[in-house]
Amino acid sequence: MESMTSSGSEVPRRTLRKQREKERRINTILNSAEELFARKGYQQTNIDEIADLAEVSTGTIYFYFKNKEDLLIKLMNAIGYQIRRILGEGLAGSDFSLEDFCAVGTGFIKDFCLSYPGKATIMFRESVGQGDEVEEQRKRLFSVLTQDIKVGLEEVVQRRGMVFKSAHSAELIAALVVGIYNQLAYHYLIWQDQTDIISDLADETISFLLAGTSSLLTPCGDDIDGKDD
Amino acid sequence: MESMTSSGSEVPRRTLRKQREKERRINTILNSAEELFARKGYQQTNIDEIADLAEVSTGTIYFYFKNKEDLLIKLMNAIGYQIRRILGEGLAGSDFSLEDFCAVGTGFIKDFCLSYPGKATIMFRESVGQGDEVEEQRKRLFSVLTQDIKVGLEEVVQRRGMVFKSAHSAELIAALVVGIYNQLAYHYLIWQDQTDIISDLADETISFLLAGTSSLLTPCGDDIDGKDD
Amino acid sequence: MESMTSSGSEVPRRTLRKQREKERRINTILNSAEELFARKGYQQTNIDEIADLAEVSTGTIYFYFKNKEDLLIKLMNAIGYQIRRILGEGLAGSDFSLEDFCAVGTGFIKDFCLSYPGKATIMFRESVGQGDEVEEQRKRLFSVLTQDIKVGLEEVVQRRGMVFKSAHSAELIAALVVGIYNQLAYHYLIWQDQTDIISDLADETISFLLAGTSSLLTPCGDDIDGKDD
Amino acid sequence: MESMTSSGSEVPRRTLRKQREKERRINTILNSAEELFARKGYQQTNIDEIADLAEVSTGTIYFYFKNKEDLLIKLMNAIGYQIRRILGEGLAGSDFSLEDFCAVGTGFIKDFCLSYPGKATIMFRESVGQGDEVEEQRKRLFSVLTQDIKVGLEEVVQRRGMVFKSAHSAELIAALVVGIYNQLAYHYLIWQDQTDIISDLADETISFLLAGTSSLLTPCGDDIDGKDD
DNA sequence: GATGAATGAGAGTTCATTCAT
DNA sequence: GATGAATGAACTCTCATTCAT
Repeated sequence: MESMTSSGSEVPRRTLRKQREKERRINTILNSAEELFARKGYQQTNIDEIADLAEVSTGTIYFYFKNKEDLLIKLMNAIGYQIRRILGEGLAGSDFSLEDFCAVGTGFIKDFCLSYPGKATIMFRESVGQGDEVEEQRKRLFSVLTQDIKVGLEEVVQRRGMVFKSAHSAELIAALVVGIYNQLAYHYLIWQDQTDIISDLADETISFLLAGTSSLLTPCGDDIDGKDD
Repeated sequence: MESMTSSGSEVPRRTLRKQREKERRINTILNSAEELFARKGYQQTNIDEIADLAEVSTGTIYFYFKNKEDLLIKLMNAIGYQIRRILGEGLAGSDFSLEDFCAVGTGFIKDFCLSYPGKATIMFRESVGQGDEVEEQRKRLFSVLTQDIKVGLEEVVQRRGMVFKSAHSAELIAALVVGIYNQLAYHYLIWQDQTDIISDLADETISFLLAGTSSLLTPCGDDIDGKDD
Repeated sequence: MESMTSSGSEVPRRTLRKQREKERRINTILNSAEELFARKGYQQTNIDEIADLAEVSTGTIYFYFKNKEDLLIKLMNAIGYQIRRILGEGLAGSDFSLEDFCAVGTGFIKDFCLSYPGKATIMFRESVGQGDEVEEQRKRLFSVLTQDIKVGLEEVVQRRGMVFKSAHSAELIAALVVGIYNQLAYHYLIWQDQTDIISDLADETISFLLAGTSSLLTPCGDDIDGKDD
Repeated sequence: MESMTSSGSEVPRRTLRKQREKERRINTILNSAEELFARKGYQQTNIDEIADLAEVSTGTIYFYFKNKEDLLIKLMNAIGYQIRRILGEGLAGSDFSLEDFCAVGTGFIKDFCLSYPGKATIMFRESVGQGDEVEEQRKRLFSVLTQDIKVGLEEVVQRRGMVFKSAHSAELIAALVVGIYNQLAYHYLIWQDQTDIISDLADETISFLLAGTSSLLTPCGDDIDGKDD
């Protein structure tokens, strides 16, 4: 029933195919960079190696990316976006309980760290200590993640008729959550390759998180009429 | 008969002075490196700049240190040692309660992060992503810290007649503690310069930690009279 | 029988239009190159920029021009031709007096340098020091100009019944004239933008030239039986 | 009788020798650059070639010179200085007559162009069209030369009790003189290798110059006894 | 022990040119 | 004819490291 074949359409099929080819190429390059950055480190990887692996010339890389740093930043952005999506999906089916909220971390471990260890390595190791612009972007991405968590947490807390211990608590918890999962990935995946026990650890981590978070909440401020939810 | 001999002592005064001079020089170099690594980043700092700041020649740096990486590693070692000392001192006056144990983190924030922000920057940012040997050393240092915490925690838990939820719990908690303080330093000191609210955050963090840790403990299986706490 | 044939004429209208289109395109490209070469310098201008300004693709440039150097050379040729034309026109109304001959320089200043400062910049600055082929062409163009002047001068001298001091005088004067106007353009237009006083300078320059040239002439060749030399 | 051997002198002999070695090395590099720039052109010469010819490493060149441009600029400065010195010496023995003044150009031809054709090539060809900073320096050097000539000319004119036709005349003449000798070098040495006839040409050029300059002077208003010339 | 000039391999980046579409 | 993505050789410059003095 769709009449979107071609006749009169502004974008002819050929242009579309070119567009797709272009994106495929960009992805090939990004994938090659990702693999090498994760395996050898950002500094130790040079442009020629990326080009070789992607089976393009160095010039082509510079046609699509401003410079080596840009390659890392684009990679970080894509990874940051992916993490947010995973967290969002995890939160989608939640019932806004604190338990469900904390359980979202499992998705991060399973659907991100274990599924894409290279991306985790880039996000948590290779993008650290690489100069101002990269650090700036890292800060931005982590701020967004922290903010996401903070906002989600605030919604849960509000719905459940609870209140934070102090004005900073929500952000602090969000930051700590980020730190906890960062460390989990770094310690158990990047440093030690203990993928087997990660699932158990994830469960205990959730328990830890839940209790820790609860300790910074009080049942309610003026809770008598706070019977919302 | 020589006037300048040092009366039978094995180490003559002259040698001692030389020894002191040597250490002073090494420290000057390390301090210069620390300042520049923290301010400009490890990669962005070159040996000549360190030599200039330390008022020595490049050759002198290579007389005392194997290479640039060695400079960073020595710095990391000193910092790691200092952190361990601070934690040890914090634990020294403790009564082996979980509260006191968790409270040790305050010392880390006040006596380390706030007192030596440059060292914190090197430990938590500049030593990340700098190649295999540095990473290896970083892993070793963090493992030691994690182990310290784990051992301390196990002692507290045992003394208090409690038991961990699983075989991995102690290490997991230790790792999370490291992640939590790492993040606290990174988020609130390196990224944002919120030194003013850090103390409040430290208190809430302890509360978070305490609750989180407790959640992975059970009062003990056979310990009937372990009714403390 | 074909409807679109063009009544016996060898060149059909369609071909003519195509021809015109082609020339228009070539001119657009040359104009863009001229502007950028004059503004940013030959080396600092790259093909993509020229293509952008001309609103064509890089490929199109290479369809019409052999390479970047060819672009500069074609530009130089056009400019050289234009200068010759201006000088020729200036000489056309002359009465073959030395005064009139020297006055031709005014046209060069007004109708060339002031009217097309970009072209002057390319001829006197951007085409210098750009490699063998360009230099070769520059030499050829300047030789032609010098020759033009020499020939013109010889005609004037002969008609007026004078004779040059030496066999090299004519060429020397021609070369100096070229150098003088080159410098006038460089000093007063390219380096300093003193377009306002140029006209006064042009007059004085003519006076200078006239006297200088005269000093290398003797009143007559065959007069006393030519015992000069 | 000089007691400047060493005792107590702040600069020991060793430092002095090092200083000399350093300057020798700088000169070796500059000479190599000069030769290659003149022979192959500035753009066509790469740093490695200069290093090879100077028998040093590329790094050494960058130890003494900021970059390739700096090499050219330092060369231009040295050449500019040399030209000024030659002109100054030529003027030293002059009796402030216009004839003597114009005759100074002979020194430029013989003691500079013919003695150092490579330097002439750099000054008059290779330093043209090489980007903003080089052009800026070129302008500065030529301005100084022009100014020198202008000042000298003004002194001669004043002493001889003459006056310029207009306010711009002195500068104009100076500029034209520069243009004339520039062209002489370019036309007869760089383009054609007519070193044999240069001397004759130099004489005629002086005659040309003298007449041209005189044409822009008037015997002076109030100068009644200024009956010279 | 200290110096700092010299090294040179190596890296990122540019850009004129080509050619399949 | 026109396009513009792809090429890859070539270049400048950096900087950790060495070593003769």
